[in-house]
Amino acid sequence: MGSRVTIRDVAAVAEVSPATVSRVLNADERVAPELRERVLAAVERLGYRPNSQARSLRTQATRVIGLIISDIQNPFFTSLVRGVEDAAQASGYSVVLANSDEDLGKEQQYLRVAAAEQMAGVILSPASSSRTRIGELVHEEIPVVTIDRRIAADVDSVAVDNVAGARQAVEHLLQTGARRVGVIAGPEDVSTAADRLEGYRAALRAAGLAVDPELIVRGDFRIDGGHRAAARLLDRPDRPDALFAANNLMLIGTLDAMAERGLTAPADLLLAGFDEMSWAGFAPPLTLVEQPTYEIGRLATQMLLRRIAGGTAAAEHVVLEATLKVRASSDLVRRAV
Amino acid sequence: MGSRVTIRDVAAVAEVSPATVSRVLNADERVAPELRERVLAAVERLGYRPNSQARSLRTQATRVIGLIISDIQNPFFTSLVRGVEDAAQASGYSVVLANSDEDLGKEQQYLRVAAAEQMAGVILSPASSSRTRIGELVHEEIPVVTIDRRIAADVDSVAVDNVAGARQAVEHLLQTGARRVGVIAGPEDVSTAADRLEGYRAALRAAGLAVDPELIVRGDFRIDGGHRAAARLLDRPDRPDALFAANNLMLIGTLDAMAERGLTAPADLLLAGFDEMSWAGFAPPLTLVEQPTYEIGRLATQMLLRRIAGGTAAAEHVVLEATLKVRASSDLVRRAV
DNA sequence: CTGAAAGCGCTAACAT
DNA sequence: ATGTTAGCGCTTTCAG
Repeated sequence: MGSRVTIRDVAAVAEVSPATVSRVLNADERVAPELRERVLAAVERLGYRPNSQARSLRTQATRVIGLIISDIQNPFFTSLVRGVEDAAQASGYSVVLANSDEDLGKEQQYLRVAAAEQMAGVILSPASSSRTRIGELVHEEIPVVTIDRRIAADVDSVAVDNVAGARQAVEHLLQTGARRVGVIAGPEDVSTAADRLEGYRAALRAAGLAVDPELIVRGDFRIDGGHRAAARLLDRPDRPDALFAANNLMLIGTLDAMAERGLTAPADLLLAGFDEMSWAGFAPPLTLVEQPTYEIGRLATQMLLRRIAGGTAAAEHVVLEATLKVRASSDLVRRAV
Repeated sequence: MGSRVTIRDVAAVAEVSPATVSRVLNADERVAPELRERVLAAVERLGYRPNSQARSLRTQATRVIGLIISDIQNPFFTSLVRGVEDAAQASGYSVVLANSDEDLGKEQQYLRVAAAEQMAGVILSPASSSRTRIGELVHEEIPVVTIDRRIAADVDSVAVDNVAGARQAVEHLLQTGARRVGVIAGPEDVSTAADRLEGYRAALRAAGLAVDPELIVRGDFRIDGGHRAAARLLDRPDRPDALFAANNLMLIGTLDAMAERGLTAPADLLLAGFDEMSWAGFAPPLTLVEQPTYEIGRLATQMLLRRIAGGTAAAEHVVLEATLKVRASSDLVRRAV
């Protein structure tokens, strides 16, 4: 098993030394055009493919970056993946993907794999802001960039302004007439969840409204959790007149819970969510805080590549803008038309 | 950058030879308990981690399997991933995931990466049954198992009986009273698409009905394509009284197109699809042909591991059962309740 | 500009 | 049972 034809075989056929073959393959300028020709021809003829293990062993550097995302089932992340892949590929890196499934144990295991495989760098959407451990990578001096979420450690990050995004959404609900806005918040130890909840609170405060803890219910950023959380809010005697779901999957769960109860937006209550959801096109047009997912992936990759290249500046935190897109689910006027 | 502490360092601290350290690490029995202790202690103390590149280079074998799926955005595949990961992990292999996005070029590139990285094996959901090329892997003697779809080449595969599944669904629609069943079929060069279309035809024939080519429209297994295809069928003067969507995402597109036209199932037409869709819970309960996705992944991995271990029997084709789950979208009786 | 030689970290013959 | 040695395939000094 394995790459039977080696650099020596190529060298033999081209009648040069292995060193020369290596130089040609690595775009080393100082090699006579004629030899280069011969080498290239031999490579072609033999179907030679460099053995990346050997190369990595020798150069002490792989050209693989690990991308560990917290929920592969969430389209938000899958869109991000493309940004990462494109940017990585443009620089000759390949990407390996892993799914931690919001599970700290799995996450730990993949981080260990990344360390063992000596990956060039890791882009991570951490399962927990306080309990994710990147010690193994730090130990191996493998740079890390977190995306979407931040962690306590001192590493680069790329994310949107979740506080502002959520605040915009809730302010919009209030302006449209809502008085009692319920929020389906995310897990306590995920930074985006905390930030979006903070934005919710800020909007209420700015409007001079009290924050009613009864209207804050936590989900798990998944459909089921969103469903349960929404159900609790919807079954209250004093039902909220608007709901803000802190991510896309929980918004699905919310729609689900509403459907069960024969409720629709905006007729029965106003509805807003976070993250793009074009894949649920058959749902009512939804008011959403949208993120530049592709861009997040692209930027994170560029930052990572800079670190890999040796950048040693202090940790950088890129914050992009999230934009509110008002649609029918929260728009009484548009609905009236 | 890199694992600074090597097997030599451990050997030095434990006062043994590198070979002994290697033996301990590889669970070689014949090493004195006392030395084993010393080695383990040294490993612990130094925080030693084996360099997998060096090991692979030496043993000419990696413990990584590549999983190339054709659409990471499709939950059908993401569920499969777990089956693969669990089975692989149980045997000490790690999985790297890649998304070909139904794009032959990307697929080719990932197959090349798998070959270059000397992966132990590859599980592939091919983008095309006729144009996917696994030559590079064959050349490196890297075993391949296809999942969900088959290819022309002589390789192991795991899939469900798509013909029977589709046939069941369409027969059910006919039994429920449909006379004109439209089908949103998949891409021409994907085996599942061909099989499901074949099942559709078989059901019509069995019922003594003619196959009307006007009622067969091809999509691309994606939401948009399903939407367009469904729109064409729905806008016909003689609108079908039932629709069968050949996969989950196209069923979403179909629901979307129906919603635009104010149509609902089963009131305006009967509806059935393929693949699980619990993530779209807020949609009407959908009649679906469901697949044992986790099991597909698990079995494919076991077959692959057997090949990796040196199995050289003829290509094996495992066919699992797909089961029809009748729900409200096609059930006039249940709806009447 | 090219080649010879050393060595990345590990394991597997081969010796002892 | 343990150590010595060679070498996986590649790149990179160092000579020439």
